[in-house]
Amino acid sequence: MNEIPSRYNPKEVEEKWYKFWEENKLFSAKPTPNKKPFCIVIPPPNVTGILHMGHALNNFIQDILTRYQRMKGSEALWIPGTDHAGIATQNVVEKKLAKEGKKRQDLGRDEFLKEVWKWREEYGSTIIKQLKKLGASCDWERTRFTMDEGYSDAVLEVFIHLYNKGLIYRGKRIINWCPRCSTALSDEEAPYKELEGQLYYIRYPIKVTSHTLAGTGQSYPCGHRPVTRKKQKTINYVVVATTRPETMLGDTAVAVNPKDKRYKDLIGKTVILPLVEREIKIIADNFVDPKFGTGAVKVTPAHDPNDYQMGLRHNLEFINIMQVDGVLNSNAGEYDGMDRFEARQAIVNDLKERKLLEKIEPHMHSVGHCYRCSTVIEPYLSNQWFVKMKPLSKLALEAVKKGEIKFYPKRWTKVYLNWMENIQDWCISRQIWWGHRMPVYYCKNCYKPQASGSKLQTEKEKPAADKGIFVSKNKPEKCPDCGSSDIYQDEDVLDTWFSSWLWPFATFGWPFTSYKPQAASDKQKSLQQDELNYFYPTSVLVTAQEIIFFWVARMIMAGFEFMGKKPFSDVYIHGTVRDDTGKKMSKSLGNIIDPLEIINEFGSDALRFSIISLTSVGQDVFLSRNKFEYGRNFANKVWNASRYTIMNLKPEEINVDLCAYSKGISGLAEKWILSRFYSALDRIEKALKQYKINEAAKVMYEFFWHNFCDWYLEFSKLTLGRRQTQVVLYKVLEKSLRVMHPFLPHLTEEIWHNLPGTKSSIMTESWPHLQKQFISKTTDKQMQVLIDLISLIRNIRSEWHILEHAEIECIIKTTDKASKKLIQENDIYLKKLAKLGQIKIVEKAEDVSMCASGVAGKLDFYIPLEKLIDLTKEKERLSKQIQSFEAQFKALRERLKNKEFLKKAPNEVVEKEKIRLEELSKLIKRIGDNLKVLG
RNA sequence: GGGCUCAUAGCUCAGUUGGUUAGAGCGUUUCCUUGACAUGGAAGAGGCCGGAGGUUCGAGUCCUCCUGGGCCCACCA
Repeated sequence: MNEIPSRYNPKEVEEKWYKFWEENKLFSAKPTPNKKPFCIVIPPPNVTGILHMGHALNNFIQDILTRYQRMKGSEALWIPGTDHAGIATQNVVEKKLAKEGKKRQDLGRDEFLKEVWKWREEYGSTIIKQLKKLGASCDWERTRFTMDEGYSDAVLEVFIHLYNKGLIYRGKRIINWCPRCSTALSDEEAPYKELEGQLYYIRYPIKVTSHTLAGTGQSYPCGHRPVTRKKQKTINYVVVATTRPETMLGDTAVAVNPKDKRYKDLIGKTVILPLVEREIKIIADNFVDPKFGTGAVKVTPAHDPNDYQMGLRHNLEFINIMQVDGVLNSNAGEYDGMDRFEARQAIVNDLKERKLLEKIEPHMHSVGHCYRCSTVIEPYLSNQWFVKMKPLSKLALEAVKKGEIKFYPKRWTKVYLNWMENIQDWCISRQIWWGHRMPVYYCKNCYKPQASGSKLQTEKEKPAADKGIFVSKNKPEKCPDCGSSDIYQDEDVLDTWFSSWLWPFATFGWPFTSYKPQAASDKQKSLQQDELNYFYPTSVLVTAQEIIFFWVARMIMAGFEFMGKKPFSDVYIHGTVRDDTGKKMSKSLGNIIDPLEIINEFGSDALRFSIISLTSVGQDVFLSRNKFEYGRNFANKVWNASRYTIMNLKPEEINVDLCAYSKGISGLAEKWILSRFYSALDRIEKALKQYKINEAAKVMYEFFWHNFCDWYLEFSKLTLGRRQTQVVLYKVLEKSLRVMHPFLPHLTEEIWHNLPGTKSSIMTESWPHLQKQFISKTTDKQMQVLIDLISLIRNIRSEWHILEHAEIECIIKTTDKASKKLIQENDIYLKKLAKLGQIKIVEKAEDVSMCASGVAGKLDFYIPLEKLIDLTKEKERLSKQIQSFEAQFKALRERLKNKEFLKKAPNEVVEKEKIRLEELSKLIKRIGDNLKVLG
């Protein structure tokens, strides 16, 4: 056994076991009668992604749950995979092309997609390989990708299903537009950030008619003050406030609140839109808040969602002034061709020049940003496809309300319900190339696209009313309306989340009509269906709070709509990984701690154990490099305790059934460690049931380190020859390893193989059964007395500077029979661990002067000091010490009263001195007490 | 504007349904390289549990308010 190194080397151990695990396919699962299914689907990481701490945390939680269930006897399946991340992947490949000086348009759609697939072949499995490094026990053979043929089939199936049900419609709407990615985004993909912007007050001249206030000389309310130009002529203005002055080019009205007295007379009048010289009306609309800005609003129906609604209400013109890339178009007149921000500046300058800019105020406001490239999004009017969400949300709401789906921690239920109750339609079309192309076809002959701008399709209009437009998985040969074969497909692709929301069932091959000839065979099909029936609904979904709306909520809706059942029973929302200053870890901030680097330095298990222990349910976790020492040290401790045990085991004595043998266990230490083990096991299982994984890890840590290693291993050294010590040592270690396995998979596997009497992999072993009969409060209490006694004696040793090797005598005073017996039976432990020479048990106190003393349980104890230390010398030493400390104390106190010192010394120094002062006063007190003992 | 969350040792955090003396890791002080382990062992020091009220025999824990961090949603001309 000497070949086991004294230091745990994670690298070696990990490499050894990855091979073993993969070769033996220990992570596969299939429908098994009489076995409880347990299934988790991985939140599919972005295919362009690189492993970060968030992934690590997420996967560790899932892996611990999966391994635990597997050991508990469930048929545990964990399905891995990646999503195609439409925009992100396209961006990556476009960047690559840009280096070669090419644009995707140069290649054309088909060639570009070939490039993307090439990229995905090369780099798409990076993240999967990295997940393996974490020790994730996924069924790797089932790795899915949202763009796989079978999976794509599910996406198209779903689109067609919803379209035929009237839940998908196309409409011209204001959507979030990213000018850089040149595509529409859903509301969830355009997070708002607070920005310091500016509020521009612009004068819109009122068209002069005989009824205007011009020249009347009356006082003017705020907002339309006269400005004198040249001498005689007075012009009136309406002043509007805006943060995006460039959108004025698309204004088609000015709106005021109908109740606003200031503007009462102006409603219905006409103003001249500056720079463009367009005549637009002043309208009244309740939307306008009289308190904001000037109480008058410019209305740009094509570039603002609220203005768009006003445009509909007042039948205004919709003027689009921008191209898809954020550059102004010909509707912008002389600003045609300018970028939106460039145009903003130009317009502001021009307005200044014409004295039409009243003022500029700083203004905090939230602006939407693209969640992929952080570009400021533009509210943009365009033709997009939407999913009606209200009908889908009904069952998804009920299921959570009824508790059929539970959130952990509970508080997320409210967040979910709130979002679901106010759900908005989902914009699912994206103007990019990489993704599932819309299964929508148009007939060139009979489909007539709507004229843009004038007439707008509303949600109420049924898409089916359109002639020459149809949905189909494959390109139809002929138009079902007119028979023409001149057919073309919609250019847009579907939102990536429109495929991810099917993940819990599409990963099983649903709807089982794959294009692949071999998979289409009946046998394969029914096999997959069996699997789906067996594993669906899945058990728990583990994910981060950021994607509750993106993904979790939508999966629940999809589950009910397409499977008629919830997709999972529990949703575990873990916190966000942050750096130690509380900032979210992100590449752009440069505060990333790379999990692979940590694995390299500390080991995968150390990373896992540390991060899991630091994360309490739903709470954000703050990481810094040194925190991983926690897990590393524990792993090393486990390694060494196992090493000691293995070195001292006699394999021939340990092969017994613990329950059957239990009558042979009489030693207090043995009974105690079993009691501690099983009560820890109980707490661990309770914690895991509630997903309190950090607590389970903590209980394990405390038991193993502070009970098993600190005490039992020390006790065992004295009785290694006894059979019961051999059995208990072995059984407790062996069971502990099994319990620790989900938390330290690599390490426990390696030890398992070195442990006598074990076979195969620890992964396929069962979780220890809770044997409550071993838990005994009496035993715990008795042992606590011994432990306290030993600790107190050690304390006295340390305080009186009694030499390590000096054997000391101890007088124990007690009238309690049980305590007496306890000491008599376990004096071997006391003698060895507290280094006692003689133990004298008495019922009445003898002369106990010159004794250090203490109390443990129902017994008092005394240590005569005379023989151990030179009392006069000690007295002298203590007296000297106390004098010196008192002098220091006085000096320090004076110093701290000194105003000069307080003024000039840095705060830290003053604080330190104060602490020192307190320390000194306590030291003085303690030495004084000791002097009293000496008389 | 609506909602959530946090405040406990110098630092990072645990603390179950209210219940004896509030815990851990790191750091720190003293001692120890003892045949499992210095990535370790032994013994210490260190806390008005953010503030103010209230409920209770009893509050770190429950309620109300306040202060100060962090987050989410909605609106934002």
